[in-house]
Amino acid sequence: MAEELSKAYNAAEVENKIYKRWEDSGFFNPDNLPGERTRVFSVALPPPNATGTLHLGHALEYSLQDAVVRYHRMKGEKVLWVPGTDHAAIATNTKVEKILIKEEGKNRHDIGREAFVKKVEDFVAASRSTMQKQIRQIGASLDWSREAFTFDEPRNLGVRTAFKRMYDAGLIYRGFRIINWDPKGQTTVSDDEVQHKPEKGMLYTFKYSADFPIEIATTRPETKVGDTAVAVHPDDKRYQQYIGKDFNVEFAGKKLHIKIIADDSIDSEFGTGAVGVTPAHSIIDAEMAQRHNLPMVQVINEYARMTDQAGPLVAGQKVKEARETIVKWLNDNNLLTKKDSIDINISVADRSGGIIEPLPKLQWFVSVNKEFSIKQSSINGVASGTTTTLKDIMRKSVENGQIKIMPEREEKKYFNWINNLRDWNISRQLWYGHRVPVWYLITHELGSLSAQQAGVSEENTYCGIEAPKGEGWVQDEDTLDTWFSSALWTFSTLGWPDKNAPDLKTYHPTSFMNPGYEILFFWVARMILMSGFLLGEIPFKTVYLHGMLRDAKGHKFSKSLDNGVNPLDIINQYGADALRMSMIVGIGPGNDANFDTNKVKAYKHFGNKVWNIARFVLMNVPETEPSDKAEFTKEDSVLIDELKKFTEEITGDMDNYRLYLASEKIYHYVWHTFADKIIEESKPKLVSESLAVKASAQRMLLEILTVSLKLLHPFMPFITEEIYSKLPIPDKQLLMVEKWPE
RNA sequence: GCGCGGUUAGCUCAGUUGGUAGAGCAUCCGGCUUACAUCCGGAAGGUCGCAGGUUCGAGCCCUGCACCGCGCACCA
Repeated sequence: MAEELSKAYNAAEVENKIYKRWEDSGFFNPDNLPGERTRVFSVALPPPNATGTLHLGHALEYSLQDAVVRYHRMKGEKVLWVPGTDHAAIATNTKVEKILIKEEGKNRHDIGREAFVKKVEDFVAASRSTMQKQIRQIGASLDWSREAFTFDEPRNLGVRTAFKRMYDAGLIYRGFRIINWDPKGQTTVSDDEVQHKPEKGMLYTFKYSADFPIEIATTRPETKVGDTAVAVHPDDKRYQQYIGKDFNVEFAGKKLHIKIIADDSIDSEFGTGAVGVTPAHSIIDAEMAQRHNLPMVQVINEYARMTDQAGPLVAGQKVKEARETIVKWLNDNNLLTKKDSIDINISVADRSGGIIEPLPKLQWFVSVNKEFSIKQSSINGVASGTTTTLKDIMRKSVENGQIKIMPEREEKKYFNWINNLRDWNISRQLWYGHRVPVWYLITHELGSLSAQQAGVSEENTYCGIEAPKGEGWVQDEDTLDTWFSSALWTFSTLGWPDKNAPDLKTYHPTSFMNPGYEILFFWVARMILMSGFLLGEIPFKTVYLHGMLRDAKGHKFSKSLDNGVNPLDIINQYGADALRMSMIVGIGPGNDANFDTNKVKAYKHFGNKVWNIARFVLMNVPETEPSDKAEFTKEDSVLIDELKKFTEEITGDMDNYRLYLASEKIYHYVWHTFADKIIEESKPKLVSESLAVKASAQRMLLEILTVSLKLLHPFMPFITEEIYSKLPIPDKQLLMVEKWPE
């Protein structure tokens, strides 16, 4: 009889020991993998934000990726899975500032840039080490020797290099534009970081003054002190006579010069069919202003207060107060004709929750429509040496099937996003993040102005990987959108910008990418953009988008509901294998799922079942003399044939990333075929008088157990590795590098 | 407004190319049977949202509708 196993499986005892054995083996690093490995399989871990600890959503993501990675490693491929952490500029900046305000009653401006950044760095260091531990406990077979951080030196060099190349190609430019300003976070945010919240609003219909001929309607009367035109539809009969005319009016104590313009974008049906155009505080109006050459008057500042330009009645007031003031003024002057309750969406910054104010500002942008010549490209449909755009690269990479997005429905969202995409605002007024690698030569007194505000000329602007030589250069104050550095992740982790880096040559494009669908635009699209521009290739071949995890009742996990679950508590109670299975079985690609500990419990029981199957087999096979030479009886060889067929089916599922099906099938086979039928029916054989029957059964059981462990290993790596180590098989290696059965 | 997803057993969800409905949990009955009571044997439970259509045959394909959820756009 073989080595005796304890009666019940104890995950806690086994898991740490096994992970250490894996890590000590060096096999997480593809350079150390045994055998000849020609096919490459590489994956970049979506780096978790350095904002704290991991939650169950991460467990889901890592369970899935580890299963994929382990499968390919067992298939004999050269497998690299790169770990890392995201500095998550805006999220971390916001989080640490919140803590600062709570604990010390100060914001980042109170303690200054240097002190604040130091605080963030300390916070990040602590988060990172916590998360590394957590990831190990899930069993993720990551190559820790290649661990990266989106804000370490090599990645910073990558960011500077990328910026410089895009700047030189004219794809990054500085422009005075209407941007999304977050008064709470005191920074701009990109269009994708703005969320729309439905709210009840008021639509006010009024005239600027008694002598103005047209009534307009607005939900934001306070912005109307910044109007420079009234727009109507060119075909609107009511207003034909006014088109092209100018009017001087006095509105709420502010003198306005209003031009009547005709623009196709106006809906004659809405309100009065006439729109007051506020170029400084609406992106749409700004576009109209550009078409009609209208001046721009900024009446709201960065603190969401009215500027001096807003006129004496409201100057200095908060936006909300100003609205009341203006409405009262309209009432007092008999100019308000209608008040209608209406549904509106207010724009909110997704990190801080601040109400977005569109403001004109000098910011850095990535131009998505500008043509450039691509020197070298392996993207189908974008030939080397031709002219293309970033939008075109993003579109073609997916359109031609080089990148496959799963589930397929997400492709539609992707294309829709590209079609509506505007230039990407990449500069932030945050302090934690990659600094914009641009310097300005200041030749005059700055006074209270920053170099950026001073609006230095182009000749006095330098963009470079390193700071320029000489006196008087001041670096741009802004930091970059966190997604700018994340967008480089698949190759910045492989040695780029050194284009001869061995890892880059071997492992890029990567094979598989597994983020949540909520970052399709933020991240997936931007990676395709950057990889396309900087390397002329796709960043990954398959994107498998997973869904969100909610609590058992279907609610989002959130601080306010206090329904968070620490994955480590679950692991301590049920084991990592059980948690992993519960995260994979039955959750189709891109589908949200509810987390229920009952499901985890069920797979803990399954683990115990597997354990006892092994116990039974080991009790019944000879310890030293493996029966691998025994002839199978007819009956047993049928079972082996069925196993082979089953294996092929599983392999097919694995190759097509149907892990949610594969795992369930294996579960079913192991429990309800192997244990319930095969083992039960083997019992008489094992006590058979016929030595041939007995030997066949022994060999058959060992064979099925071995194959089952292999099939199950990607999903439940710990218990399978532990059992495998006890099997009486010659020339064993670690199960993680054993050959996938055929 | 445009688009997407969901609606299957009491609950949470699977169902890969159309072929007599599956899992876990919960329920009921009976069992310590050469591993496992974290278990075994058995049972009950479904007009697969509604209405049409295609087909020899539809949970799966087509049309329409309803409800729930999501993305994007508009929001003067």
